[in-house]
Amino acid sequence: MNTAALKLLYPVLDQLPPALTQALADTAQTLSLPSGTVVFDELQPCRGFPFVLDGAIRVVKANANGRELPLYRVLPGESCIITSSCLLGHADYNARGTTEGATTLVLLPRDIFDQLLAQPAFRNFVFALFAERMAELMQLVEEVAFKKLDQRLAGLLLGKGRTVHATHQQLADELGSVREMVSRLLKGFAEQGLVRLGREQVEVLDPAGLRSVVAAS
Amino acid sequence: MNTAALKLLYPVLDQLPPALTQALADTAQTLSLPSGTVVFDELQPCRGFPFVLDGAIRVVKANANGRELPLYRVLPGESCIITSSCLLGHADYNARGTTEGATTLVLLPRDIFDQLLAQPAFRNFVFALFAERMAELMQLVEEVAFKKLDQRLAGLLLGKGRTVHATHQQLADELGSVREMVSRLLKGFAEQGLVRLGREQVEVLDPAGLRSVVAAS
DNA sequence: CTGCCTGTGTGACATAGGTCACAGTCAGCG
DNA sequence: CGCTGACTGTGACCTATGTCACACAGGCAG
Repeated sequence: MNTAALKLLYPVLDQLPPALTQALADTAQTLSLPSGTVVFDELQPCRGFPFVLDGAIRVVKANANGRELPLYRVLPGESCIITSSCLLGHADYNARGTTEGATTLVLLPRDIFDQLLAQPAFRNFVFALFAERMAELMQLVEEVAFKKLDQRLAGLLLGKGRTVHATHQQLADELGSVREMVSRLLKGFAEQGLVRLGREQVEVLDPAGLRSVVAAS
Repeated sequence: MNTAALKLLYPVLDQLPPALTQALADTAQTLSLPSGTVVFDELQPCRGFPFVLDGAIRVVKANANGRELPLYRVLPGESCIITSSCLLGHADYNARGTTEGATTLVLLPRDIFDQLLAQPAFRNFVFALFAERMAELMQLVEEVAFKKLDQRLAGLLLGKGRTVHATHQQLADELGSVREMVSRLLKGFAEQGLVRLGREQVEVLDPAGLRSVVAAS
């Protein structure tokens, strides 16, 4: 395997002893997956650690009825906290990961991952992102447990820039909710002058107003 | 400070170089706190890493209205994943920790924690518990996002043995809910013959039945 | 132009869960 | 014994959210 592209996105791999770099090149497999492929799923054993070269892995918690709650995304250069924790704890996956857009990833077998973890540089890389994602997960717990949907929707819009190009259905998916609710809430926002609505588009007119919606008790 | 008791509960500290053990003994402070003391809270900077010698730290997410959602407990010999992640990421706390019962803990200053992390043995200790707690947190996310209160209550009862000694209020607190709901649901369970109710006590009559409640879609 | 498909708007309704108010009940204590 | 305070039971009501059904609008293909 050619590790040049990999090392560009994951420079930490340049700090490894040559023997490990070689082992990595020998055993890691590169996968090119179409959008929507399930990379891992709940109750599956964890086969390896994914480096994302292109595209993204969308990690969600799914319930029986098919509704999904997005947890986070793994972008190129990042690491997957759930995979890390499963590999560390020798546990099965407890979430689902699917590709979002055509995605290229390098799958590092678990035994090589264990060896890499013995390297301080690699450990630091993994655990720095571990800490970062923890904060995001805590944020998510807070939102799901305490925030109303309008607050979460307002927050979502704020995180997407001036004009958001998405269908109501896509926004609902991001929130783990349904289209009708998003349509109604958006209409409410529009009536308050916070946004302007268009087909597959939401234009944020009053970011400060939206922020106050987010902050509302 | 006398580190004998500490090392009994945290044997990993015996595997450190003497210089670090000494630094730990010199700088760590032992705190004896009454029940209900706030050890850390949201938005506070993280001052150090707690080793729990006795009692427990109950870690919760709190919303503005005073309702709390329990995340996990730190028992003697364990580590606090949120503190770890805040120390690693140099971020502020995003949850609240309070003592549950009279609690003794040894607070390790953050710079010594950083030095300890350079030790493989200590890192392994921290990250092994890190991985374990992640699984619990994912479980929590699933419950809060998807499960109904009766399912969560049934699961809680199952996790507490044959007869549960607790007030409805205490059970409600564990679920982040309110007493009335717990009373009603318990009454429902009792009518189905799943439990027998008594003052400050719930006797589980039909664990299999409760499990099927948990599993219900 | 016609028909269709996707996205959106909307009303009626169901349900879960929280809030409020208050009535019983029980144990321990003066 | 009777009071008191903690615990429990219960009904009425409210709100947030989800479900179902269907109408409408606009763009694009045939």
